[in-house]
Amino acid sequence: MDPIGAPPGPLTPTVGLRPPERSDAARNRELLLTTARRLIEGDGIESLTMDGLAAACGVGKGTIFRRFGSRAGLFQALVDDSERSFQAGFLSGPPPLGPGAPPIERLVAFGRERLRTAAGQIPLLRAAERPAAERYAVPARHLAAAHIRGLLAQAGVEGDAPALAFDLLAILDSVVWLPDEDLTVMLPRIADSWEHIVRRLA
Amino acid sequence: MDPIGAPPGPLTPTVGLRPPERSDAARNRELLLTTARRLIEGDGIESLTMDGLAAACGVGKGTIFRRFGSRAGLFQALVDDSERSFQAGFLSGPPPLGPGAPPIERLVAFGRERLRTAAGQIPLLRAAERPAAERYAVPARHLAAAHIRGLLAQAGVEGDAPALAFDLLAILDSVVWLPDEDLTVMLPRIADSWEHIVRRLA
DNA sequence: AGTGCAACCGGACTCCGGTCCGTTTATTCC
DNA sequence: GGAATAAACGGACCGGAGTCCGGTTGCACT
Repeated sequence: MDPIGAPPGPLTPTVGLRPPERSDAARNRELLLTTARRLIEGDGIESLTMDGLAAACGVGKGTIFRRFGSRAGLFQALVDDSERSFQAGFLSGPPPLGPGAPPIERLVAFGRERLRTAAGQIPLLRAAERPAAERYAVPARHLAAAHIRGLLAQAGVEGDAPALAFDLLAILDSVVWLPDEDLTVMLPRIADSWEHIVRRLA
Repeated sequence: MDPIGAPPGPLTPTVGLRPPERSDAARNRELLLTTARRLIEGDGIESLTMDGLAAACGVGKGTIFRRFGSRAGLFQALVDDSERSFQAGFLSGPPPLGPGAPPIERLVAFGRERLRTAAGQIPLLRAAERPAAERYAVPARHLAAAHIRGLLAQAGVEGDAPALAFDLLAILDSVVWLPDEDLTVMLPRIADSWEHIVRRLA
C-alpha cells in the first residue's frame, strides 16, 4: 500500500533515508509517469484505468501499485514536479514570494502563487485526492502550514497561529472543488479576497 | 443515478414539486436508514457495504441506489436531519444564531454552531463526500453561502462578499478532514480563530 | 564469474460500487 | 372489484481499484 522509492526533496522529507531505487524500478517509474501523462492528454483523467495504464506500459498492475500505492498516489506523483518548484519558490526564490519581502507581502504572494499553480492542474489535483485519514497527513501540507505559521509570527499577527494557518490553507485548498463553470470568474476574486483577509489579519 | 422522492425542506428545495413517494417506497426508505444507522453503530461506516445493507434489509441492491443514488447519497440522507435543524437554527431560531442579533454576532455563532454540528458526525460527513463535480453544487451549501453573504452585507463588511463567503465556508468545511488525533485539540482553537477572523473582517 | 538475497515484477483474483432490465406492486379511474 | 399504468423492486451483471504470491532479476560481496 505504501509507495516506495520516491525521489527525495522537500515534498517527501525522507527521514530514514531508504536505500535507493533499483535501476529497473526507476526506469519503470519514469515509463509509468510519462505514459500516464500521454494517456491523460489524449483521453482525460477519468478514462485512465490502472489496467489500461499497465497494458499501455507492458507492465503488470502490481508494478503500478507497488510504486504509487494507489490511483491517487499516481496522480500525486504527477503533481509533485510543480509542487516542488512551488516549494522552491517560497522557500528560496526571489521576493516577494521568497525571503526578503515583508512577511505580509510574502503571505499574499504565497496565496496568489498557490492559487495560480492549482488552477493549472485542477483535474490532476482532484484525482490526487486522498481518503480522509491521509488527506492532511502529507508532507507538502505540513510544510505549507509551517511556512504560513512562520510568516504570521514574523508579521506579529495576534491570535492562534497554527489555527489561523489551518484556516488560511483551507481557503487555498478549496478552490480545487469549485465547479468548472465558476472557475474562471471566481479564481481571481478568490485571490483578491485572500489578500483582503490576510491584510485584515495583520 | 439521481435520488428520488426525497422529503421536502430547506435542504432540498423541491421546485417542480414531484409526485409524492409511494407508500412502499417510503417504508423502504425508513427501513434502509434505520438499518444503516444500526449497522454503522455496530461495525463502523467503513464496513458497511451496499450489498450488506441490502441483505440486512431483505431488499435488492437496486432499491438502495434508486433511493439514494450512491453510497455517498445514503450517508447524506443520514446527515440531513441534523443539517435541517441547523438550517432552522440560523434561519429562524433564537439569537444570536437566528435573527435578532447583530450580523457579526450571528456570523460568529453560525461558525461555532456549524463546527459543533460537524464535530458530532465527522465519519458520516466524510462518507457523504461527493465527487468533485457535485461537491459544491448542493442546495445546503448554496443556502449557507447565501446566509453568510447576507450577514456580511448587513454588517457592511467591505470586499467581495461572494468570494469572502466562499473563503469562510471553506474554513468551516475543512475540519472534516482533520486527522482524528488532532480533532479534540484543534476544534476549539479553530472555532476561536473563526471568531477572530470574522471580527477582523468587520 | 558465481552466488545469495532482497527487491521487483506480473497477472489472476477478490471485493464493492453502480447499472440494467424483466418482474411485481401500489394507485387510480372506471 | 377489476383493469391500466407508472413506479418500485430485485438480483444478476459489469468495470475498475487494490491484493497476493510464485517466479524473476538486479545488486553486492567474494
